[in-house]
Amino acid sequence: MPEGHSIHRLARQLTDVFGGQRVRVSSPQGRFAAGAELLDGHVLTRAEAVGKQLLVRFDGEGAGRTTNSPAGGSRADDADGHRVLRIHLGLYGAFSFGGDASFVGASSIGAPRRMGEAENGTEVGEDAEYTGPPAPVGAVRVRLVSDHGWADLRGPTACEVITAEDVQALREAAGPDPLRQAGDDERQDDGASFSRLLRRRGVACGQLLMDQAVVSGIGNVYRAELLWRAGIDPYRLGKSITEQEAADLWADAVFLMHDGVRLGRIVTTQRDPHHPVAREELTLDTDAADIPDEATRFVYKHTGEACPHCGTTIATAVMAGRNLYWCPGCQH
DNA sequence: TCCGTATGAGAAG
DNA sequence: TTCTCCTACGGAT
Repeated sequence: MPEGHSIHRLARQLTDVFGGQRVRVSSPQGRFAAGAELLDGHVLTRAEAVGKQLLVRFDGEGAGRTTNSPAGGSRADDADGHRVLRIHLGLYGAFSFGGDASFVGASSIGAPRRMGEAENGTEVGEDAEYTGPPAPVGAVRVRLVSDHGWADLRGPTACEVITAEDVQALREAAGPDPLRQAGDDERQDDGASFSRLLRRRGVACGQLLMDQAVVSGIGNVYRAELLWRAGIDPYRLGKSITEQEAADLWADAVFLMHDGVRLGRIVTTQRDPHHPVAREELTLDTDAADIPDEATRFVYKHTGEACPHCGTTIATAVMAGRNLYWCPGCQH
């Protein structure tokens, strides 16, 4: 159940373990059978996150397969003959991985996590004597298999082979992504465009932070925690947010989400030495690797508890169909 | 066995 | 705003 940090991790992991390799693609469940056939036997070149969307790129040189797929009318490969698998995990889509030691060793995510500690979609299991993928369990939409390991995808909201035009449209529709900064090969996102998109609308800022056209990758947890850390009432309209507040929100999102990528889970109680937040005295300086789950956030799912900042009872309400958590006492 | 829940998003009304 | 889809899991029945 991912916010943007999970998708960036997954993209990195898929590239690490499958990049440059010819991959068998199948759909044990059957619902992606046609798409799997388009990709099967191609080389997986790299995976990339665009906000919460995962784009997995395959080259056009198949294992003797037809490159023209009349089914559906439109060609699925772009001008270079590349094909792109678009995955959106939705609320409960998840990947699981397994393979031999070299497969696990290639993973930037590393060894399997303890049960209960794993964030969906990022665990890697090392099979003692890898002889191929296990029999599929449950509804496996897509299975990727290389010589050294496998990946299963279950429950995605979206899973389809798309065109180069589709990819372009996706990029243009996506709001600035706090996880895409200078040094990435794509465009550099910054706080200025976020500020402009946030501050021009008369819509609750708590709703705008979840709007992927305003900012990419933020979900329900980061939404609640960012606003608490900033001391901003989620019901305040976007146009009432000051430039400074928008800049601070962006800086904090950059920090927290990068930390989410590093840790493999959302931890919002960390201190950013470069951009202190309003509740600086309450943030922690620890490494955060072993913090129990309930201590990794200030307000998300802390309904009824005392606000760590002012002692007011943490409230919950439904905003745009999602549970919102905030402190009515100190978020203004 | 059923029910509720979940870090999402698009369509319908 | 409400509904719908995608799936797994834990707890109640």
